[in-house]
Amino acid sequence: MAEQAETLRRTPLSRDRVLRAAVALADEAGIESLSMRNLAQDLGVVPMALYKHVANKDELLDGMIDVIVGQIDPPASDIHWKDAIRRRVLSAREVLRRHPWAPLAIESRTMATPAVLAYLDSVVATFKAGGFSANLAHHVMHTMGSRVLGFSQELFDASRQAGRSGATTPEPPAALPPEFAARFPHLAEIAGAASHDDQSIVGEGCDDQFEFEFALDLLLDGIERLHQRGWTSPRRNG
Amino acid sequence: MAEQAETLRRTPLSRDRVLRAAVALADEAGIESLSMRNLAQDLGVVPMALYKHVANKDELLDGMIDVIVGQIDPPASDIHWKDAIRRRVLSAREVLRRHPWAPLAIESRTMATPAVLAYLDSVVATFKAGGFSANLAHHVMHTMGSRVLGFSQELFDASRQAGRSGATTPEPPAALPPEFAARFPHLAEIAGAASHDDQSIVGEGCDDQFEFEFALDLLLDGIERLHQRGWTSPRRNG
DNA sequence: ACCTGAACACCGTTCAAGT
DNA sequence: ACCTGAACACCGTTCAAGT
Repeated sequence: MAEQAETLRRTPLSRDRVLRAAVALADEAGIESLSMRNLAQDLGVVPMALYKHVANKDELLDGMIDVIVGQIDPPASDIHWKDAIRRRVLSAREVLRRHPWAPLAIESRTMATPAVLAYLDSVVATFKAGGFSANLAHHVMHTMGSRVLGFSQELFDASRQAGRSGATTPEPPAALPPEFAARFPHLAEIAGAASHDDQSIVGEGCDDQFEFEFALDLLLDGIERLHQRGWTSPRRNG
Repeated sequence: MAEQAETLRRTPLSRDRVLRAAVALADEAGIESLSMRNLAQDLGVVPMALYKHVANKDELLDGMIDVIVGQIDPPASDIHWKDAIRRRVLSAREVLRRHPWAPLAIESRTMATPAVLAYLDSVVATFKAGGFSANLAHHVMHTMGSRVLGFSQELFDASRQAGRSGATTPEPPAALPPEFAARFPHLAEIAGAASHDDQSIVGEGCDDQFEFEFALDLLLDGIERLHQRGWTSPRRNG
């Protein structure tokens, strides 16, 4: 560990090394631990040295996102658009699962990094190759939203808290306290009424992957129906 | 203005005044300007005085979210579940539109504030009243995700940038630079191919409201179809 | 010309001293 | 007992002094 750090210290700094070290730091210690100062220390370098490879912290975050989005599988060709999109999105999801801080980082950026644009462009290309009009493809991209990048913001997300700190054992959420059931009876009722691993008996967590695919397929089915119907949005004001 | 500040200074501090002042500060100056120190100054109070009404900044943010979610219309009764959900979500969207910082704040919290839970509980109640099984209601709530609160993370969101700073004129995004069209031809193609206000001739923005309702209706239609079909998720391991 | 220590202008929060 | 100024441990980034 210290030896590795020593080796790294001798390697000359580069934008790529800075970005990869930043991703590693965020993965291991959580995004809230990613400061220019901490990152510099990890690299065995004085904080100001980073500013030669990265204009400021915002650009650092953009670069980190590009590193991650670049890991998503390239599009499969010669298969039906629906399956191609599905695989691509699930590949993106796998990548993002290794970087739990990424969704929030992506959402907080104003979005324009080249790697993200290239990815989105290729997704649009898949729709177009499947015979979609530009108009429908436009609305469909909006509809997919962040789901096209393999994540969606869950409202009751226990995993995010785990992903923040070291994230050793993804311990199942504690059983619902009785006061919860009293105040929010409908939430309590549906809490356990789902497909899930039944390893834990009482406070079972949700199967995130199942929920994601459920929603993804619901969207893709709806999109397919509109496509077959030749749907087009009304043009406003001519 | 200074007079109003003077009046406020005499009013004794309360948790409610702190929260409302925080929301106002975030609305006017952007969430990045919301610091305990700035908030205290707005209230004509020493920073440490806030800590009697709010344990720390995280609790302040939770409280701000509760203030906002509390403004969403109560559920309509005696109408079809689909219309009831639709109206509720669009009401939430209207509320959030007045507080552009809220979506990101909501997503960054670990989520458990009472007002949000109460809202979600009442949404579930609407589904149940419409005849949904607990199982389907569970998956449907996951599928709606943050959209149930009236927002969804757009990947190419020009409005967020405007909402950050003072947000005077929501100026339309600049026309696509020619290099953009060359590098991302498919994105360029769909950029203008949508329903939108055609006030601007070249760089037209998207109609956020249309895109939101498009996606919402796509989801609700899919959900209705599953409901009518009596769909239930397979139970794993019995 | 390059590198970097010190400094600046901020944070959230603790703590002890003042009333 | 309450209130609050000063202080602590951080930030990102500027800038000027050192090589």
